[in-house]
Amino acid sequence: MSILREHVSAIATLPGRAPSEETMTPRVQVSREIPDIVVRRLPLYARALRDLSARGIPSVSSESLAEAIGVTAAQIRRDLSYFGRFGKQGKGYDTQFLGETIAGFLKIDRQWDVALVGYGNLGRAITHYRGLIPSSFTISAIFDRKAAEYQEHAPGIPVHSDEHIESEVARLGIRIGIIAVPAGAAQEVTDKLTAGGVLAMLNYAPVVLRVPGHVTVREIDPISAMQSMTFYLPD
Amino acid sequence: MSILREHVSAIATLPGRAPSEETMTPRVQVSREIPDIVVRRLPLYARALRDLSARGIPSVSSESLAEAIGVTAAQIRRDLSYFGRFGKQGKGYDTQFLGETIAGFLKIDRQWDVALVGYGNLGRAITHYRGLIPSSFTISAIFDRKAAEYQEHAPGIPVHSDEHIESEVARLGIRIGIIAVPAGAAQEVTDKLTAGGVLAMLNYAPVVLRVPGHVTVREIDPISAMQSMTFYLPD
DNA sequence: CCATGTGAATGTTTTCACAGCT
DNA sequence: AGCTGTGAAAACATTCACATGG
Repeated sequence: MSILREHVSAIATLPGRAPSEETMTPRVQVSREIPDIVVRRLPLYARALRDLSARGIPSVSSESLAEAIGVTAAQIRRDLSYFGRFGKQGKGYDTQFLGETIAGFLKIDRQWDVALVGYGNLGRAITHYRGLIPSSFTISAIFDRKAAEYQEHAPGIPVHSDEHIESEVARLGIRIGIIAVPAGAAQEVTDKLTAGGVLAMLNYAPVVLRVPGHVTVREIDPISAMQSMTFYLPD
Repeated sequence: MSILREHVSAIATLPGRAPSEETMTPRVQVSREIPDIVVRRLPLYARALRDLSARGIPSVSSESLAEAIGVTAAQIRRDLSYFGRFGKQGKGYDTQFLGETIAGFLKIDRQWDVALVGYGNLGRAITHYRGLIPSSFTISAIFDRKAAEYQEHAPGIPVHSDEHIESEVARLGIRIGIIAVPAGAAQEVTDKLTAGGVLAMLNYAPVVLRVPGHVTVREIDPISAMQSMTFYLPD
């Protein structure tokens, strides 16, 4: 039950960084160390299992779950084995139970407040994306250099200017930030979020963010993704 | 080293698929032997080198390039070694030359037409994102189930209905698609793009797309990214 | 039987460390 | 003296294959 989060090293470039060991408190450690790459697959499992469960399918084998997700069955079994034993031999996994269990590990069985910084085109698209809420996240504060200008547009969410990032984030106890500002402003904004106590950041800006070791960063970089695909295109 | 955590881990099955070997044309290309994970880092190198070059810095060591990007120097040297020998011992790399060379490998030294499918909030944000063009991509055709409704909004780019995806994409010779439709429509749209000759797709829908082996897919999945970060948060 | 969970094997990616060139 | 490029080693990740249990 008590899967204590354990942190692995991390990624430098591509897909984000998990919190690094050095700054972690070496607390009572119940579980084996879970590779970040496994942690990054858990949301896919959770999603597939929720879907199956919603479709009234009570159990599923690693084989057919793998088929649905596009990974191998062995990988699913191995990944799950980091957390415990959830299957029944000859039967498979209980979709609802496993789905909820994984959601618990991910801590997405609750709602998280999120601070969004940058209310331009991208920030607005994120705000209006209704898929956020069912996935456990609520944008509770928006920040923009030109707060006054955008105030009216935000749907019931207060828009503050950048100077209030630290104080507001701290006041609300927000742990998650989304960075949707231009590259040049990203590091500054990151520092303010960190100062306010944010521990996880989704970064849309095409820059490498410098963060303390206990902060997790994941990069969303569609441009890099596209540029790496053209490599495979014929001339 | 700084607070920036350096260590790298791989991302195997998570964030997209390179074209599979079986269906690749075994041409003269270097590409077959180059790990996809290396290819996915090249855009970061290209970006950093372009910036350095623009700032008038004529040469750079793997050490300081690494520091700027947030990877290790050894990794940069190893990655580059897949393509050739570009450095001068005792000196480093010529920023402009190496930047242009990598851009050449990635084929981002030219402009690519892109088909965008889905013109909702997300699609519009993508369309208005001006960072696309300098990065080599031009949205040349937009498709939406409700084409007529949105026609007026698109800035000089024709908006077609979904039935015309195959024919238009084929007519314009478009090789790259962006999928910005709801999950339920993603596979259908993908099939139409594939039928029209698209070979690379950026997928924003939270679904596993089934594509022929010669098609590259990269997933953009901010929700999964956020959900994998909450794992590391304290309760 | 069927399908899990896991040691062992294999494959991949990163890092070390240094010979060799400028 | 400084820094690349690369064999060799280490670390990491995936897959195989099967003993085990419902």
